[in-house]
Amino acid sequence: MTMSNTGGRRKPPTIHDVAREAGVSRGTVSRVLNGGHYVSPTAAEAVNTAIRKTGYVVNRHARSLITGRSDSIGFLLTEPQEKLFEDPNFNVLLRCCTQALAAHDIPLLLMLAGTEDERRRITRYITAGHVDGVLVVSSHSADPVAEELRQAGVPLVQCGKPMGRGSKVSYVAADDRDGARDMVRHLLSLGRRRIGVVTGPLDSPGGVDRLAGYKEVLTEAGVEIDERLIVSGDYSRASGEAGAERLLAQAPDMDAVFVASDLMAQGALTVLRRTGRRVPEDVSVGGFDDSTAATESTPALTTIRQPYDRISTEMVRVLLAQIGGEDPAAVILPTELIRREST
Amino acid sequence: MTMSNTGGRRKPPTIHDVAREAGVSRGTVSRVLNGGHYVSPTAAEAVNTAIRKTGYVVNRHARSLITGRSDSIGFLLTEPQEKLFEDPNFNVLLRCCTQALAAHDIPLLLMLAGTEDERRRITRYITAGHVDGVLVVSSHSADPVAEELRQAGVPLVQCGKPMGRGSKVSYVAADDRDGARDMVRHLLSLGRRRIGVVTGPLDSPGGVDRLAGYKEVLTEAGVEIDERLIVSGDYSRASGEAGAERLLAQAPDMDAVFVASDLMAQGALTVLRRTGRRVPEDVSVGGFDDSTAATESTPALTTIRQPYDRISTEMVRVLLAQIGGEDPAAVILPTELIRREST
DNA sequence: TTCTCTACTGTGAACGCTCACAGAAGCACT
DNA sequence: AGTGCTTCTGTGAGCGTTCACAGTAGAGAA
Repeated sequence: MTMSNTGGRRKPPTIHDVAREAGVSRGTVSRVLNGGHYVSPTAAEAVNTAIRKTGYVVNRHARSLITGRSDSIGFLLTEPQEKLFEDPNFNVLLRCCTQALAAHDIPLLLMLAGTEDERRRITRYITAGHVDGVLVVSSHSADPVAEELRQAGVPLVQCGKPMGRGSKVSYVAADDRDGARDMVRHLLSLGRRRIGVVTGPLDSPGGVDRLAGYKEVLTEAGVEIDERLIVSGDYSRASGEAGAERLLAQAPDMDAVFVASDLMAQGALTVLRRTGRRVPEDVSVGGFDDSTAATESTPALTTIRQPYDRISTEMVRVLLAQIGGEDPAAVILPTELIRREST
Repeated sequence: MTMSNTGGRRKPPTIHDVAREAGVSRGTVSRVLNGGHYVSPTAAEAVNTAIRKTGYVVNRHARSLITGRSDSIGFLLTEPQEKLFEDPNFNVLLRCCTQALAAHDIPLLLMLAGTEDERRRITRYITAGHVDGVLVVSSHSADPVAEELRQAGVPLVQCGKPMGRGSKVSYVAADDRDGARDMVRHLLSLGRRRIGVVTGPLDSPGGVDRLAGYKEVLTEAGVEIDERLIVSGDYSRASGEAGAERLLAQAPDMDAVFVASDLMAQGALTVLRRTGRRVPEDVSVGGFDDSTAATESTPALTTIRQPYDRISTEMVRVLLAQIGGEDPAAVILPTELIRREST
């Protein structure tokens, strides 16, 4: 490193400089760089030391111009912006995806499509080929942006099961139904029989599946399904409060409640405390996600862990595979019951 | 739009196609695109309709190759990853910066430099010129990565006042000292005299300034500074709990506490509740940040609002100016006292 | 008319890289 | 010695854009 830094940025070395330094041609350097075969060990050695000596880093723009790939991918959030604030899950997902991509030396472009304007601009940007693929996060899983991108042939993978029946779109999701089953079984094992549920949005497969798991286990156990014990929310804290209030009004004898997200469960806890119920003595509360909200609430939430780290790495894996020409794939990952103080 | 989408991606139109369609030359199209002068109204008109007709979007790689700019900027987080989780402020900052940049049609690359390895890779990436500038977020404000980038001549702007004395680095920060003064004045106005403080890290200007504001107002008011009422934390919830415990041990007669972050204040609230103090009757609690933590805690926190939206837009503005050749600049933004239930 | 100036337009070169192809060198087998 | 194969290397072309420069047309002044 003999670069005299005068404050301004110097012109970085090119593949030409490396070639000259190593006493080979551009072609050979390029082959070494791209892991191509047909390079003699001595040449490779010379090139590598030349790279180290010159501090060469490939100019991605020049490469992209010819390959047509951008070697970057987008992380697209199609929610209105507040989601990013409130939902701790997005953070984890974003972090894990960034890291998973970093391992492939691929930068992540953050794209927020809250307004209609932003949606248009981003769609344009993506379909122009400025990213090779897109990781899509949205809870209304019949997302119009995602659908448009898919039709334009942009490789993408969704987080969570999408709505469409047979549409060939990749996704990675936790096993919602099985997670719900585990939780309700757990509540039953504590001797609870009047088990309420605050579902997620029922226009999304996640919400539907968690409710299905709930009903399934109760039916198996011979406990009658009581519609007064079922209300639905939208995963937000506020809707958790509202849900709990409705449940208590409709079924004051409720002795447990399965809340389909930790955030909603937090809201429910607030309401239960306010109305004088002790948790877990009077009412057991089970959440879903195992987000930071679960450990921060008092009492700490028993919940179903969604493996966001694995979800992220799988999303990245599936996306890269699809960019590489493979077919769309669906991945369902197992969940885990985490016992804490609220049950 | 007469593109027949067969699922695969078609070759996008180039500037050439637009030129042909409009009956002009590449040069003219380029001039229209880049807002250059010396274009006749009729030509500009023809080019614009041709762009609309062909659905042309500029190929940023080709442009970057020749201009040397990448027209993208990095958002660099030099904290270990957990920060991203816990601190609600990062979310707001990230969101606002993304949007501020989107307004300039500049994509944001998210860069997490938690480990030494990541740090090296990212430094390499940035100094290679793959981004035009960097928005840096870190609370240990004598950041080695930022310093290295600065020396390499990479335009960057830090969030928060940096440590170094006279180093010419851009930054945008809230007026920490003034915010602290407002809060302590507020506590005094409530009749409190035994006012404790849980500071931020004292190796960062933010932490130092907030403590300075605290001392200043007390001295002005003729209240003696009692070292037993001063403990320091690191902005995390856990350190807020620890801090509150130490304060109560050292000064059981404390009747108010200024906690230098909302997250720490949340921790402090937990401890106060546990030890039987009523908030705000027995002890008034003031936070700092006005993050989501402030409204979520019970009771809701009186706090000092940091204008993160303005901080973000200013960071972007200063960075773009610097990329445009202007000198580094420092911006200090005013804070605001937000009264809630905890005082 | 001729000259100059302004307003505009077209063209070749270049940015740094990869890709396809051609060629060289070494080896084995006729 | 010739042929064919494998392994390796160098070279020209071209990706889509911008930039500098040259050139044209028209208006106004001499």
